[in-house]
Amino acid sequence: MNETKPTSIRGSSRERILEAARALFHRQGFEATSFSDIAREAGIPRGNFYYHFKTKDEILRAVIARWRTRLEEALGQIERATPQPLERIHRMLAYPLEESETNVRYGCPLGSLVYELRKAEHPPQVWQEAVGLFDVLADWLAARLRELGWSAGPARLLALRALARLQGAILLASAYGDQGLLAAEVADLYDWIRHQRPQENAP
Amino acid sequence: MNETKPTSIRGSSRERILEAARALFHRQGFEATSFSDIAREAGIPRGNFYYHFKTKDEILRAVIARWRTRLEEALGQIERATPQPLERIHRMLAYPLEESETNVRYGCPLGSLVYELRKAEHPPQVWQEAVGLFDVLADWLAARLRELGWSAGPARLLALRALARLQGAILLASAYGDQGLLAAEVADLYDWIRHQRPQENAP
DNA sequence: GTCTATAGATTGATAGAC
DNA sequence: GTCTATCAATCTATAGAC
Repeated sequence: MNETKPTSIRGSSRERILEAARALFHRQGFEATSFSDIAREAGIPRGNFYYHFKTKDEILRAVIARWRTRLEEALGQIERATPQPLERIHRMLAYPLEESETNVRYGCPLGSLVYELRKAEHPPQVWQEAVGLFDVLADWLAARLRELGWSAGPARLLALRALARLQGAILLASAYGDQGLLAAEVADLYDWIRHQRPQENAP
Repeated sequence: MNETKPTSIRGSSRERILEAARALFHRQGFEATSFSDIAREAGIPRGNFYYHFKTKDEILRAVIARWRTRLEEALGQIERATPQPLERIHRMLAYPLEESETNVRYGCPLGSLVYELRKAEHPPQVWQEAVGLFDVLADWLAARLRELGWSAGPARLLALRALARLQGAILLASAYGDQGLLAAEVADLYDWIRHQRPQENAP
C-alpha cells in the first residue's frame, strides 16, 4: 500500500496492470480472468508483473483498494457539488447510470465481485475487504439520512435497504439487458427514499 | 464432512451428475467448478460422464432446466397450499429463507448464476435460458397480483420490482453473511407489496 | 454403459539473463 | 525494472478397452 519511494512516478506498469485487472474483473469476473488476459490488456509481457504482484490475490486486493479510492472520490465530488442531502442521495443513486451500458452488460462491479468472492475460497480478509466497499456506500448514505434528521439506527437500516434495492435493480437490469429498467428502478428508488419517514422504521 | 453414500435412490448416473453439478455451481460457481469436482461429488469417474454430457455447457443447460422444474414444482405446491393471493405471495417471497444458511453463504443460486453467465462468453441461448428462470418467478408473481385486481402492465412492473428487491436482499445478506438481514428484508418486502396500490404504478 | 489413459491447451507461478 | 523461457499442475475433452 505505502509507496516507499516517493521519487518514482506511480509506475506506469503497475498502474496499467491495475487498471487492466479492474476492467477485466468487471467484464469477465475474477476467476475467469487469467494473467495472460491482464498482460494482453495492459500491453505487458506475462511474466513481468510478478515483480509488482506476487500472487493473483494480491492483484485482487489492489483492485479492491482501487475501487475504494474511486468510490470515495466520487462521493466526495458529490458532496462538493451540492450541500443538499436529498440531492446528494439522488446523485449517488444515479451513479450506476453514468456507465449504464457497461453496468447493465456486466453487472455492478462491486456486487458481482462480492458475489463471486463469497463462493471461492479466498482468505477471509480478501472478501471482507470487498464487502467493505458496501460499507463505504452504506455509511455515506446513512450520514446523508442523518443530515435529514434520521437517528443512527434507522438511518443505517434504510441505507442498507436502499443499497439492496440498488443492487437488485442492477442485477435484474443486467439479466434482462435492459438499461431502461435500471433507469426506472433508480428513479423509483429515489422517490421511495424521499417518502420514507424515520418513525416508520424506528424499533 | 458430509460423506454421503452413493446408495441413494437416485441411482442413475445422469441424475447424480446433475444434482452434483447443481449444488457445486451454487457453492463454487460455474467457471470454478471442474469436471473433477463434479465427478468427486457424484462418485463417478471423470471421463465417464462425457457419455451423458458432451460439453460443460450441456451440463449447464441441464442444470438450468433442472432449476426450472424445481421452481415450477415449488410454485405449484404453494398454489395447492393456499388459494389466497397474498398468502401465496408471502410464501413465495419467504422461499429463499427455507435454505437461508446456504443462500446467505453462497448467494441466490439463480441470481449468482445469471450474474456469472452474463460475464462469460456463452452462446446467447444459454444465458437466456438462465434469465428465463427469472421470468418463471416474475410471471407467477404478476399472475398473483392480477388475482388481486391489478392489470397486466402494472402487475408485471411490480413483480419485477419485487424480484429485484428480493435479489438485492439476498446479495447484501450474502455479502455481510447475515441471515437476520435477509429475514428482515423479506418481511419488509412483503409488507411493502401489501401496501402497494395499482393506480400508483399505472402510467 | 462404465471406466482408464491421455491428449492438447492453459493455468498461476518461478528463475534468471539483460 | 523489464522481459524470455519454462515449470508443474490443472483444465476440458477424446479414444478406446472392457
